[in-house]
Amino acid sequence: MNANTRISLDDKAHFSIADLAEEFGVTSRTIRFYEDKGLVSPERDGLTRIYSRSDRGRLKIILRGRRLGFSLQEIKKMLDMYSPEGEATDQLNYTLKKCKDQLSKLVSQRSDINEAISELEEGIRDLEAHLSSGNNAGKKSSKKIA
Amino acid sequence: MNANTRISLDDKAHFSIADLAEEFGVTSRTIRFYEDKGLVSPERDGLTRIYSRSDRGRLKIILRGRRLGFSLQEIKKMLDMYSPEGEATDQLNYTLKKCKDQLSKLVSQRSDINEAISELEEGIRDLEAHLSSGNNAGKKSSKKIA
DNA sequence: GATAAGATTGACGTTTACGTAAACGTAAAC
DNA sequence: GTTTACGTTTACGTAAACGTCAATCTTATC
Repeated sequence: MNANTRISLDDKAHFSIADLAEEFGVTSRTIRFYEDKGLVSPERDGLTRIYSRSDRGRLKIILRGRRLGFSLQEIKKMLDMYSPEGEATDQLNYTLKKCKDQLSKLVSQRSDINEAISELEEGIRDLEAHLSSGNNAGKKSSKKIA
Repeated sequence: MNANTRISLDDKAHFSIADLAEEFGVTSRTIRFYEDKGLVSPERDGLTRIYSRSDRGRLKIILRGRRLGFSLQEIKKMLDMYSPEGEATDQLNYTLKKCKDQLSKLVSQRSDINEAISELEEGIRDLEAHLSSGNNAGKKSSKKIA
C-alpha cells in the first residue's frame, strides 16, 4: 500500500539517449553536444550512454535555460555550482544574479523590438500610401531609394 | 539668393569612407564589408573609395534595415529591386512584404521574450524565497538541481 | 551469419557580421 | 626625407549551437 509499489511508471531509473531526445524534442546529436560541453555526464555501458533521472533533470534544466535565453556556458556554470554536499546557497545566489541579468537583457531587447515594431508599422503605412496613391500618378515619379 | 549658394554645408557631393564611418557610427571595415556583399559600390579615385550622396543614402538604408532586424541579404534584395528607370512598384511591394514578414517575426519574438520574462520573474521570486527561508533552516536541506 | 537498426567518435560545415592582423601604398606635414 | 595618418587588399579568426557526413561498432532479428 506504500507508494513504493509503483516504480518505473513515468520515471524509469535510466534512459537511452533516444528516449531523452524524443522526450525533450531534440536530437541525440544535441545531447551529445551538451556532454561535449560538460553539461551532462551520463554513465556508460560499454560505449552506450545511460542517463539517470538526475541526468534527465539536468537536461530539463539545460533546455529551460536555453528557452530563457541563457548560453550553454552560463547554464554550465549554474549547474557546476551545485555540489551535492556543500551549501547550495552560492549556487542559488549565482543563479539568482544570472536570472536578474538575463531579465534586464530581455527587457532591453524587448524595448529594441518594440521600437523596431513601431518603425516598421510606420514604414508599412507609408509604403502602402505610396503604393495606392503614387500608383495612379504615372510611371516616372519615384525617386525613393538611391 | 538661390539656395544654390550654399553647397557642402550639410551634404557635400562626396565623402570618404571615414566620413561615413563616423557619421553613421560604424567602422570603415563595416562599410567595406557591405561593399563586398554588393550593397554599395562607390567610385574610386585610384584605389580610394569615393562615396556619393546616393551611396550615403544607401548606407543609411542599410543601417536602418539592420536596426529593424533585416539580414544584409534581405537588405540587398530590397536595394537591388530598385532600378532607376523601371517602376519602383515592384520594389515597394517587395519591401512592403518583407516589412510585414519582419513585423510578424518581431511580434513573435516579443511574445517569446515576454514569456521568458515571466518565467524569469517567477523563478527569481522562488529563488529569493528559498534564500531567505531555507537560509535559516540549516546546512543540509537543499536538494534542488541534480 | 548476413543484414539491418541504432550508437559512437571525429571532424568538418553552416550561418552572420564583422574583427584583426599583415603588408603595403599615398599624401600631407614638418 | 621622414614621420604620421589614413587608405588598400588579402585572408584568417570569432562566436553559438548544433548539422551533417563518414567510418566503425554493437546488438537484435530472422
